Amino acid sequence: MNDNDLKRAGLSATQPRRLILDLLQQNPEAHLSAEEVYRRLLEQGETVGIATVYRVLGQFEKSNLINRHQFDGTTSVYELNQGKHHDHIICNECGRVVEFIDEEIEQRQRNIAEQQGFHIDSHLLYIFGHCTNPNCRYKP
Amino acid sequence: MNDNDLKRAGLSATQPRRLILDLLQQNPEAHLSAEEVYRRLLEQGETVGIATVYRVLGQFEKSNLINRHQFDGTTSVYELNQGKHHDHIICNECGRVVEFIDEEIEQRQRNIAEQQGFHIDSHLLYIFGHCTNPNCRYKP
DNA sequence: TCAATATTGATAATAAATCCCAAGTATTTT
DNA sequence: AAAATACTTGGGATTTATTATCAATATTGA
Repeated sequence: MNDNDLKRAGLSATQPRRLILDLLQQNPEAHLSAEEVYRRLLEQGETVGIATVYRVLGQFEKSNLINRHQFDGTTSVYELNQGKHHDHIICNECGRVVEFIDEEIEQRQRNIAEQQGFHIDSHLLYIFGHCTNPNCRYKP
Repeated sequence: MNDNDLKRAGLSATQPRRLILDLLQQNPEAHLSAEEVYRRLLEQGETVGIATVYRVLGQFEKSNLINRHQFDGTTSVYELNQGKHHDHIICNECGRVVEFIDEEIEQRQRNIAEQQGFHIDSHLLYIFGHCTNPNCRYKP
């Protein structure tokens, strides 16, 4: 049960919050939009208002239970925060998302920011391309 | 006159396109939203419909005359494409944007993509932080 | 358990961007 | 250069993702 995760985040354990966190914990690799979360709950026979889905995802993001990304310019997707920061490679054709982290890139960023007189709050690195996955719709 | 730039991009030389390209060429360092472009043209006494501004910016982006960015998740901004790729550091407080490029980071990205079986189309790196600019609203 | 407080969910509102289409402008043809 | 054709514009309606409102409901601490 994930009530403890909610408590730790300073959130009371309500049904919608339980369901949404559960769904994300069950799919730790997934990057789901609010609509997708809504639909999946419906499929499970659980009804949570779409407004609540947005609200709860926002709360989870604020308490660092999950991370928000915007791979395309229009829709936010959310994934479970598993502690380890990482960046993303996204296939423009099949949508596959691969996570990676590169300490050298992280270090260079810190250097650059310092050089420019900035203190880093966060960063965001997406690499877009075509993957060679056999399931990929893209045929080279 | 920038009619030639338009021709080269395969776009006929209409008044709105001239005005918008002019504005961006006059401010090569600026990152303007569609609304801002619209407002600045109004200030110049030129009226271009907002729908046209969006349309033309889209066309310019497609023909690589300009680049589109989304520093916050909600609004796109555009800047003149001056050929040289670069990344951005954005101050969360005062909105200042500094451009940089780091060959080491570029190289690491290529390595990582190859390792993961991707062919890179593009990438996007934003560093968000606080700047130490005296004009910055952020007081450390 | 019960009252105080927080949360939910249906719906309305918002904001950015796109679509539609009649009227206007640019380009090509003659 | 005028006529014919093709493309572009602009105003408003529309879409899409998300947020705000608020009465009804659920949660929690005493």
